[in-house]
Amino acid sequence: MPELPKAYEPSQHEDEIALKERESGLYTPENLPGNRTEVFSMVLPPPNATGTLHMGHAVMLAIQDIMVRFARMRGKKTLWLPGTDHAAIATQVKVETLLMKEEGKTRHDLGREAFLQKVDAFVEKSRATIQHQVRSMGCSIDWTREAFTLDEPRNLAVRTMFKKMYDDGLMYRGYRVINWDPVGQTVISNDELVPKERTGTLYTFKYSKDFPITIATTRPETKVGDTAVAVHPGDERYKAFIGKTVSVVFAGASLDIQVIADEEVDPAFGTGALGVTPAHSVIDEAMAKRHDLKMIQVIDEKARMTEAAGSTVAGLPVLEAREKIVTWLRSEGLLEKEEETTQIVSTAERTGAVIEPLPKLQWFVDVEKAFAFKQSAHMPVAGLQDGQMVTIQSLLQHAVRSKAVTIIPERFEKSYFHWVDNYRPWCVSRQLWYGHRIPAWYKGEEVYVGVDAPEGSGWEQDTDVLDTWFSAGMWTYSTMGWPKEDAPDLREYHPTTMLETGYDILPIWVVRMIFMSLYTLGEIPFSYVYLHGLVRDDQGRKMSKALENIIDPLTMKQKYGADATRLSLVVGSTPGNDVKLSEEKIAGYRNFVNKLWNIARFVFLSVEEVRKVETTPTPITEADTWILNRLNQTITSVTSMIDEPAFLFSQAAEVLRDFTWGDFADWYVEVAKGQLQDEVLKQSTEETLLYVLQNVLKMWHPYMPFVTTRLWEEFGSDKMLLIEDWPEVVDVREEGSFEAFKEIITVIRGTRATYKIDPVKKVGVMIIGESVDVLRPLETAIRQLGRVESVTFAKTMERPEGSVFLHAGEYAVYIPLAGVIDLVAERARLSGELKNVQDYVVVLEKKLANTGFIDKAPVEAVEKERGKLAEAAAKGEVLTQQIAALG
RNA sequence: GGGCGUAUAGCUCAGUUGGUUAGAGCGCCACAUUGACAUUGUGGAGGUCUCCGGUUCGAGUCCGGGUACGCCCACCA
Repeated sequence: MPELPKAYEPSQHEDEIALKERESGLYTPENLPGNRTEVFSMVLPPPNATGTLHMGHAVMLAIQDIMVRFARMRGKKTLWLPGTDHAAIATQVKVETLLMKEEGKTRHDLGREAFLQKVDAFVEKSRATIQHQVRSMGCSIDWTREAFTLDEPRNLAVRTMFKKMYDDGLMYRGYRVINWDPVGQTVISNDELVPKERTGTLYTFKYSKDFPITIATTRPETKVGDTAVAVHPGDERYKAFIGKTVSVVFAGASLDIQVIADEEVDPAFGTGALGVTPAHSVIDEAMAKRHDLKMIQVIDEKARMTEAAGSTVAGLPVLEAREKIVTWLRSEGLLEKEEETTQIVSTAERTGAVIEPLPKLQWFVDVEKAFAFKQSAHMPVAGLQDGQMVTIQSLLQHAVRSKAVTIIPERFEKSYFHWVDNYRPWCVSRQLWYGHRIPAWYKGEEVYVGVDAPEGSGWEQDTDVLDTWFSAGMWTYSTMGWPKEDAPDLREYHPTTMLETGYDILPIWVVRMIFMSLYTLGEIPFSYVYLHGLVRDDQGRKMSKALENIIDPLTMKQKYGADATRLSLVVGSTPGNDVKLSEEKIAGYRNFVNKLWNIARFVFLSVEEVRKVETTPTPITEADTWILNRLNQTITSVTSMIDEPAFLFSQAAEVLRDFTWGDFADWYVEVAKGQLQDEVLKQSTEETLLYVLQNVLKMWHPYMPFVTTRLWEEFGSDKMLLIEDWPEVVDVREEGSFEAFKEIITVIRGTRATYKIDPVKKVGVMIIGESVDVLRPLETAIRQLGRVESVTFAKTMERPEGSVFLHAGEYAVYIPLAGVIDLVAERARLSGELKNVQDYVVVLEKKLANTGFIDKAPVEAVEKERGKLAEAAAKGEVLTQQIAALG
């Protein structure tokens, strides 16, 4: 076997390891060895099929791969299912931009079919890129199940779903005010809006001279569509007019203005009266609905005034119409006031156009319509009865309130409820070409909704497509064979265990997945939602091309390795909080990867034969016992931290790093160098080194699959590390006293004498120095550590039983360690026992009674503790005799 | 305007249900280093835990309020 080089070079191993793992077929759960009954399943939030992977994806992939590899090693039937999202609007806009740049054409020049072919070609290329990138990060994901939100099986699922919702009355076609993008010529969902602040003018005026109420608006041009004036029911100023209808001619439009009373009106704002424009304001529309008002559309899809707007402004763009109306108001003497205000206008995320609220015939999902809940036979939801009347909204509330779905971190439950409690109808139709075409056909006034086109001629399919989140919302089960109710994957892997995603899409995506699964299958889509944060630069700014602060995961992988890149994204970050990333941070983890490499290298070079050690070695020395105990402690805490319901990936890695670097490398390996020289200790030391290393590699594997797998190869095992069993705590031994050795050695190091440890005899430590002058200060230092009974010097010592480190001609010191050992053990034991006042007093008492400890602690600290006790005693909270015992 | 979050060492952040003298990594300083690892080791300096009040024997942790910053939602017309 060729010797390992001094430094780990990721690029020389990563591709090969990734390939080997993938070709092993073990990413597919059915191929995993053993009889696995417990299932862990998770779908990959599908990246948009438009571009390349960024650090945000890398975080997601790293965390998810940790979960998956851990579950697999823990013996679970583990599925991680990949795919990509067609991202309807994002993709279409991107291809349109390219088309314009490269060929100078619009999509209309090509026509629907030809354009869609172009999009497909683009998406195909993009998907291949993403696939390659996901692989290169070391993701152990089941490619045999790869899905795409717009492929044939998903399209069937979408059509089926749409029809089901239509049949249940949850999907309806309605004439409602929506956000219209006059540039993109499409409806925009709330999620695609970008609010922008700008200054506008608030005009205060009357519709006509004899109209009794003055109103205010920033959009006078919409006032030609008004059908009412709303006032607060308690507003004394207007009480007399409520219920009256006044006919006016306003800028050439004949209006019948009804005065209505509505709680929503703020009497303190403006004039306390609101002109109601039902067709061009979502709020006014709701008000109009409550009061059964007429809706007059005065603005069209091109943001021009319609015929209904009256002769003065018909046909004008809205801004020109506004000026014209203001001029008219002035000339008529109706304008009372003009004031500058800052207002928030919604703009379209993709096109930047100012959104025009318009009434349009659209498809909506009704979130408040009651329907009979159909409970899953396979995985029923606790707290719900089969046939119980529910709404989408009530299901969403139930899922999280009942803890059927747990959101991590918990605080995001607040934003979840904030969202679902105010859930509004979801407009799902989009005037795009790219996406799932709405499975509705029209013939005159007739509407047909079905999975397939209706029989007969004359039917025309709806030209719109569905919001991309509609198909994304079905992702957990559309990928598992639904609508086939008995599809094997659906039965085996749904509900999934976990959904891991960014907190920014909790409302857009997670909420929809939850209700769609509950509605369709009668089961939750996942038990846990783990939300990671956004990746920002080292100054906390979003990464963007403009700022030139993008850190590309693939460049980092090439430079520092995939393992270091993964660690840098996981360690030091907590769920729901943003991650600040810098190249130095990644370089730091590269150092750690290399440290692990060298620890292994040392072990492999030191032992006679590199072999797997299956059973826990029998410890001989204090150091052996200590490191095995520390290993057991580490296994226990790392396991419980990674496992549900904790999911503390960062903390687990820190515990593991401290053990690997601080305990194993810095202490045990150092001691082992001595032990390996001793014939009696050689074998057990080798076994311990190998055993600890093996377990360390296993525990690091979910975090750093590449370097651990490469090192594991040195053991010559047929079994890949990927499917090795996760370490288990075998037995917990008697506490060792190695901590005491460490304390002493630390003091000795401070004096710059050379030292060696007697690893066998518990009686002491030998200090070997060149002269007694060097050793004298040591004696003092060591005595301060505890109740040291005696310190002995000798120029030449007779070799103590079991000792190996005496050198003739040198001086040595022996120190009985009993006192120090007791002290350390006591301190460790006590630290976890503080529960109430009494315990505290008992601890204090022991602490104070322990002279060694008192010697160590500063006088003030001891006095402080005594003071606290006295104070407590004064309040009668503690036993006076305990105080007395302290003197 | 409503909601949520964050504030701990020079920097990036941990700190589970309140509990011994508040931690880590990086950076800095000193020393060591032909040694598995100059991608190393040891030690050190550095914190009124944002501020004010409260509960408690005890608060970084719980409660109330203030300040600063960030995010989400919202067409006060």
